[in-house]
Amino acid sequence: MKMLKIPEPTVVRLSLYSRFLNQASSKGIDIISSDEIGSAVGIPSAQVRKDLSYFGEFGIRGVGYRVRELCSQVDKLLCVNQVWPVVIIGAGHLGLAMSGYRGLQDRGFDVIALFDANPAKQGELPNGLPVLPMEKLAETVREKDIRIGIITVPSASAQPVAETLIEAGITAIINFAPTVLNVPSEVECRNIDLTVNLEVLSFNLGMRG
Amino acid sequence: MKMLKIPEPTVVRLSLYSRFLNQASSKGIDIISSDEIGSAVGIPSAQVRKDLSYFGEFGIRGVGYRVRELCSQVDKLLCVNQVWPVVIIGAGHLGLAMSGYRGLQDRGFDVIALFDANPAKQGELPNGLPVLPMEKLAETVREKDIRIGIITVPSASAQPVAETLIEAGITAIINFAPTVLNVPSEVECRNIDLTVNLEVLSFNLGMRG
DNA sequence: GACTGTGAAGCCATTCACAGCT
DNA sequence: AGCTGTGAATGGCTTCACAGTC
Repeated sequence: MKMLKIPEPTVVRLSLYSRFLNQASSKGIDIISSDEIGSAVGIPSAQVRKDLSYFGEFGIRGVGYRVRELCSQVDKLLCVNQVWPVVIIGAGHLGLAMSGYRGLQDRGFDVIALFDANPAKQGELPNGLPVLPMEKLAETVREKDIRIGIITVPSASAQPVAETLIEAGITAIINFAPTVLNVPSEVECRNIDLTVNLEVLSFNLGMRG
Repeated sequence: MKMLKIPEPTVVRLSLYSRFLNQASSKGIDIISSDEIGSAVGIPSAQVRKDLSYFGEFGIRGVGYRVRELCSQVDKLLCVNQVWPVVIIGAGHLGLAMSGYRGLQDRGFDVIALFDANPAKQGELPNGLPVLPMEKLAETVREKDIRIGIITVPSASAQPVAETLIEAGITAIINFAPTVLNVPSEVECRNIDLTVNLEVLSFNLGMRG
């Protein structure tokens, strides 16, 4: 085991393993093999073992992995054994959808508040979450020590919003706007771009016939 | 130029180039260099040229690329110079957000209808789109020759919904549910998984301090 | 016999660097 | 001089295959 410089694809798969292991764990499964994990998430078993081997030896040769143990180890690696407060910028359809998404809470991401520049959107949501004006952002981020921001504003406002977030102290961004954001290298930004995904499908459909 | 077997990362970037080129084109820019394209989408210029070179020679040595021409070439490669009808399964927050998303229409993806198993959700949306019962799916897909489906149902229903879609004739799926879908190899499925993305951020935040 | 952990090999994408045009 | 197109070099992820352990 060598540690340091983990391939990003490995981290992505770790998240898939974690989800599956949590399910298996709550089903009461005790022992599981790399082969079972792999086929559950659609990945070869050698890859599963290699991924885990970056971080240590979690299994028992000839036997497999103890589910509860592996599960908590992987969760610790991903830092999802803690609560991460997040803010959502943009209280449109998408922002509201995200704020009501149970999967976030379940995985330890806690939406503290939404923010929207439009006063008409501000107030309190049915689920109790506040929608605040952008002016309150820096204060909230500081007080709750928030690192993660989710951008769901229209494309044209995404870059200025990102800058406001970074100014406020955010260092990790999920961007749903169909734009490549320009951020300093110490800020990590991941784009979730529906259009790009559709166009990859479109390309591949075109390749066939 | 060798054609055949295009790396997927290349296709993803093609979509970014296309978006940028369309913007540049409507700004009236005539000529652009691989360097300008690259810095706009955050990619080295050599990569831009290599990506394009898989498909032909679109530029003029010593000069650059003619924007309008390159734009239409790239759009043709991505097959976004045509209209793709799509269906959305799940009329929850996320499905509604998608159905109202202007970016789809702009890029030639035409939402024909939403589908939802819950009769209370069925009817007509404010924007005029119908929300139909699942039973109407196969008929709609056949009549409108639809290839692409977007799944926005909860995780537990995603697999059966995917099967229904495939049964109905869909061959390309965008899946927003946090599950790995089991689909035959001739069906292409792309997952858009917020949780995974957040957990990659969480992992990287943990690596720092 | 079954399954993990891991060097080594293989494969694929990115980057380099330069010849070829304008 | 400036910029594209591309073979060659590099780097990195995945797959293989087998020694090690239970």
